[in-house]
Amino acid sequence: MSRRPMVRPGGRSARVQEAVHTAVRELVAEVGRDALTVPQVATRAGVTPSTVYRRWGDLKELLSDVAVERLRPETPPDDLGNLSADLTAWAEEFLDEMSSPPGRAYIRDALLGDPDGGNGGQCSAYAAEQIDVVLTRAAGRGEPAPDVETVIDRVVAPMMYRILFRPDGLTPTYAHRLVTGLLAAGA
Amino acid sequence: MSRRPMVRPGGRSARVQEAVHTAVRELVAEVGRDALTVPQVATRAGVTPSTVYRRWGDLKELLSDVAVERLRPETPPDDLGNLSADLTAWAEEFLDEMSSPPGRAYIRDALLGDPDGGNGGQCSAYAAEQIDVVLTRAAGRGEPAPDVETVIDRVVAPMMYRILFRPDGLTPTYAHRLVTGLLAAGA
DNA sequence: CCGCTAGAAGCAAGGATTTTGCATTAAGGT
DNA sequence: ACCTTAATGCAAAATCCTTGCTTCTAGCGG
Repeated sequence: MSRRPMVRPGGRSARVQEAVHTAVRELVAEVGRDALTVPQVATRAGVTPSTVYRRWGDLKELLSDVAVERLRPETPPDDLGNLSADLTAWAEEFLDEMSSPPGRAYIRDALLGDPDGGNGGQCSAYAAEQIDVVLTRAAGRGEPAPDVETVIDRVVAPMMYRILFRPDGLTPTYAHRLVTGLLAAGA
Repeated sequence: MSRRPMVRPGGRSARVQEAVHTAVRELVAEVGRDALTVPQVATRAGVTPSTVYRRWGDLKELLSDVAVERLRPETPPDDLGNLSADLTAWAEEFLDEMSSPPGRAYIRDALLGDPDGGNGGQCSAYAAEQIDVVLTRAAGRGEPAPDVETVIDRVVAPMMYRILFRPDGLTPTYAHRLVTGLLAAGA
């Protein structure tokens, strides 16, 4: 009954993963995602193409990996003193980042190369985590607050739906209106 | 000063498009989407691969085309006598179809091979059209009814978000709850 | 500290896919 | 009926993907 050396996150494998991810980001910026190929990435990363194919299986799975990493929030949401302001600010920033051309590209990539649905779930978990911070903070202040699932249904889902299906005409006002509509309903 | 014969929707082109679409549907059913290749489709359709590459550019764009066609509603929503019943029935059927494995595959295909966002917009337009029928009918009965955009935000978007990002645990009850929550808010 | 084991990467050949230039066909307009 | 031109067929060339085998190295036990 051995430990479980099934994976080797440290050492050479880690260096290769890092090099490949960096190569993807650089090349996407240089030649654009449509012109991106696996051999190109491999060469830039100083690796053979077969290594990339064996570890990621596919260009779209590799892009999905990179996309999920870039969609991870860097900082916790700002504390502006009350729930309405916190949620509005978070929603506006979320919409701004996600509706931009690179943001939409990352979302699509994350969904695209996603055999088991794990990457899409990860993106949703990131948003849920940020929202949970905001709501927990509000509860600590004694403010009435909806639960995370409700915020996802009422704020995140509408924004994401429009980003994916109707990318035109998205403004910060829309995010603000969603939050207002939710909180006005008597949380 | 010629008209503008920039496109030729009739005649041979139409036959080729039909043959290729049919070939895609048949082969997806036979060998599965992951094993699908452009040369395979071309052979089945009685066409050369270069024709497919020139017209669609890519396997995922072709799949996107086919997916949008299959996502078009076949019949108008049922008339059950009142808005709540109509909307609930429509939402439950929508969720059932879209959250099934083939439904999810079509949605993903439609979104992912979509350079200009036209196909995603088409899917959204289909849903909006169906909802409009339901709401117009309700207005004809004198019932108070929300507008289409509100139904999309409150019912369609949450379902679609969960289908794409969290495919587990979707039940007809969820669709029903969304509709109830919307109509209870005083339309 | 030293060897052992197995997962991960390199290499290269083979096969499949994608691209591209040129010839041919057939819509659609005059 | 003819002309123009988009669309297709054909085939060669380039590129990409797969795969069997070898080599390297991280992690582990002695």
